[in-house]
Amino acid sequence: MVSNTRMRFLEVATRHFAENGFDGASIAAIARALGLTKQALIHHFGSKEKLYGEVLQQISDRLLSQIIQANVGADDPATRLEDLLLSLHEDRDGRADDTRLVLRELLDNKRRAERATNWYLKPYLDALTTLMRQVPGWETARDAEALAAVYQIIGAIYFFAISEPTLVRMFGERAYDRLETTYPARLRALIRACLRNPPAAPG
Amino acid sequence: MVSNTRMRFLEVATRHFAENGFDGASIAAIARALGLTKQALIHHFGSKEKLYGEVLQQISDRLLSQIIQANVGADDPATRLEDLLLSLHEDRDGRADDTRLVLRELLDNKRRAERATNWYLKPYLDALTTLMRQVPGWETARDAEALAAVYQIIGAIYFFAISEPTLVRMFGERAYDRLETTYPARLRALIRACLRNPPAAPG
DNA sequence: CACTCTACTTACCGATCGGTAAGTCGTCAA
DNA sequence: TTGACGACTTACCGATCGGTAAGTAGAGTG
Repeated sequence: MVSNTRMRFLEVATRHFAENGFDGASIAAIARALGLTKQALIHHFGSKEKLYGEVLQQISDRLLSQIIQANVGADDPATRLEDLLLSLHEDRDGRADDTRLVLRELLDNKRRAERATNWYLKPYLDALTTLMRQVPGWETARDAEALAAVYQIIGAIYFFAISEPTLVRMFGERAYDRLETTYPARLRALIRACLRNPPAAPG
Repeated sequence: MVSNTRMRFLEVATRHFAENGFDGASIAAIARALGLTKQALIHHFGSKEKLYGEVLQQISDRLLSQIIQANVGADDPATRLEDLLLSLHEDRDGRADDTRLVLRELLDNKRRAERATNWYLKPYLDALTTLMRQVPGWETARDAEALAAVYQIIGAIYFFAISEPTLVRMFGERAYDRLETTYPARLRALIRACLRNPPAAPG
């Protein structure tokens, strides 16, 4: 059985890393949020770096399982992918910390790349491009074409997702609500336009 | 005359903040990169926070001036905006640090929001939505509609821009080159699809 | 009862953080 | 010649960082 304390550590750590980044988060503060000392954290995870790795792994697992779930859904591949991408946008409140942390990891990667050994996002991107290639017209698309298309859409989704606090402050709560209301429709149009526009067949 | 040392400090600080974030960057390291001590930095800027503020202000100015330059270009509003957005993508190597720092600022904003007084990105976003509303069909679009459209596109651009190191590591240099080659064409298609699809006239 | 294991604790370490205080040194003006 | 000023320096501060060492308390096992 997996320790309950461990799980609670991972939960709190995800939030702290997401909000403050790897450097900004302190293991003492994470432990304090659970009423424990940082040495309890060290006892369970060995080091801050290893804790961070487990947090990323958990996020990676969540992302992938979301795709697998969506893949079971019936319908044709195009609407299936469209629904998945839109649910990525709609679920952003529940996954806010995950999204922030993924973005932070992309930003920190330049510095961390030397030490990094595991590419937590690769299975996720691979799964998305696989789904993309099931859409009519995209079957023969090169890797680069499918990845580019996927990347633009999740870029639009992720960028919006992390901007909420800033947009609310900039334009006010009501303006943000209106923006939030119009966004899904525009996003759907964007996805459809993208799917309807496959690359020319190679060769 | 503005001190040369000051400018060099701002340059180096931009790079350090972009790569390591506010917490990850240290004023001692920034000063050391110039062969000076951190007290020299404090002498010029007063505090780390103020240095960071000036770095953001400089980026904000650069972003805005890029729009102003593009706005002078002739042509019709649609291609003018299209060219501007594409140049945003094409120039990403030269502005890599700026982009990374803007993303970091969005991520940190939740924590910094209490203290923050200046919304560095607002003039930039306002300028972009203004350009958007000069495009035929968009003249009467609500703020939220124009902002949503702009946001999706710069989301796709920014997300890709910060991903280079990760993508290269994940898929290899050659695969990234192919991705980089196909991206602008897909981006152009995305922008056109977006501009050609204005919201229904309000009221 | 003795032993071990897990889950923590207190006490401490050296390093580094941002920032202050008090100079030093060269330039330029009166 | 003096005095002020800008551009730095060395020396230092308390706080906090991640991590180590050496325990302690409680449960389970023989």
